Amino acid sequence: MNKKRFILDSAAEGFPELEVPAQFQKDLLNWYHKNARVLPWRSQPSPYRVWISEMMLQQTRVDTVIPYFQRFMEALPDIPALAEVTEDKLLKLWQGLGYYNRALNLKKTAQVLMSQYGGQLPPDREALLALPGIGPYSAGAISSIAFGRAVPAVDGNVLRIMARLLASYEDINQGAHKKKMQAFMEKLVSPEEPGNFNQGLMDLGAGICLPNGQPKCPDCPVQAHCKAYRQELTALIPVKIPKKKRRIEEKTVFVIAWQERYALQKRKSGGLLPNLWEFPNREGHLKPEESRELLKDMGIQAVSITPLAASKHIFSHIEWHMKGFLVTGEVDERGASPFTWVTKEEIQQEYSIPTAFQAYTKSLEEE
DNA sequence: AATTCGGGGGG
DNA sequence: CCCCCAGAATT
Repeated sequence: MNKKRFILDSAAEGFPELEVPAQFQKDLLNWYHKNARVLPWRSQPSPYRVWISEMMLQQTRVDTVIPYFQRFMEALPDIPALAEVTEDKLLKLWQGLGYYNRALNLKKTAQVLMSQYGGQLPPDREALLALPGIGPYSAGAISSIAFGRAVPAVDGNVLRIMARLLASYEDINQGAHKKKMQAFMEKLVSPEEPGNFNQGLMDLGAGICLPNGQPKCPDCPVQAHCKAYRQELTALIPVKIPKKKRRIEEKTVFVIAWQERYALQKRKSGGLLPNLWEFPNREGHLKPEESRELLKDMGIQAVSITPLAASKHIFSHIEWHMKGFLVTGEVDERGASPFTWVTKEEIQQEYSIPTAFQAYTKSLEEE
């Protein structure tokens, strides 16, 4: 738990200073006041809404988040509702958004808030930092946006923007660099409008100071402060180390139909896609004969085993190369199989199945 | 410090 | 194909 505290250490060395930080703040804020994106969580920035939005926005684009945020707020409008929601309903609301531990951590935190904080989010960054799913960025974002505290929120946008402003060649993904930038931003954040300052940097990163050497410098409100622009280095900065390649996993997926119902199983709580539902599957590409034997061991007497289309799903670090079979059959006795038997409608409305299985959930619609 | 966590949008 | 995205937790 103490690891998270690094953001409070102050060690801003190794960067040149911005020449006129007060003017930088003013230029950024003036631009933000005129050009801020209109977003659902900005219209009514209660701590709860800010918190949920920040959790959804971790490594996730604004346009992706918006419909999820709207649905989430209708279903779970406040902290007490979130603290009591069933896990399956919560995961259904999160279905397709990815990084599912974010959702599980939301409920954990809501329960902590109910039992220890009177059902409210704490305004202090340190207290926020101790809550599940809230790290250095999110703690700063919530504390500044929802509570007006003068703390920075260092995300990927800030790292990119500041690397260019300072013409820094450091690898912005290194932990040591993030720590230095955090300390640097502690001093640069606007004491008067910290929330607008932090959100201004995000909007600047999203619309102007774009990655991949494609910044729109002519439109930039802080161009006068940017060393990379003056030195024509915006195509070279920021510097990032290349990421390692994905590993490939082969899988065989079984869509098993019996009495208008389909077999699902629940994934384990740790690791990939925790607690979500999936079609029964095995590692490797099995042949129909091997599949028949396997199914028999699970209490399924297969009547027919017909191939479904192969499909590929790409995670950040894994590729699933899947082949599927549609299985019709007889179950030895009710409850003998290890599966949960559900209707199409239940799958659609209640069970959270990861996008990776989309090709096979779709195959149901054609039955 | 490196790896593990999803999924989609755009070059 | 590749990149990146309002990162956090774990090892």
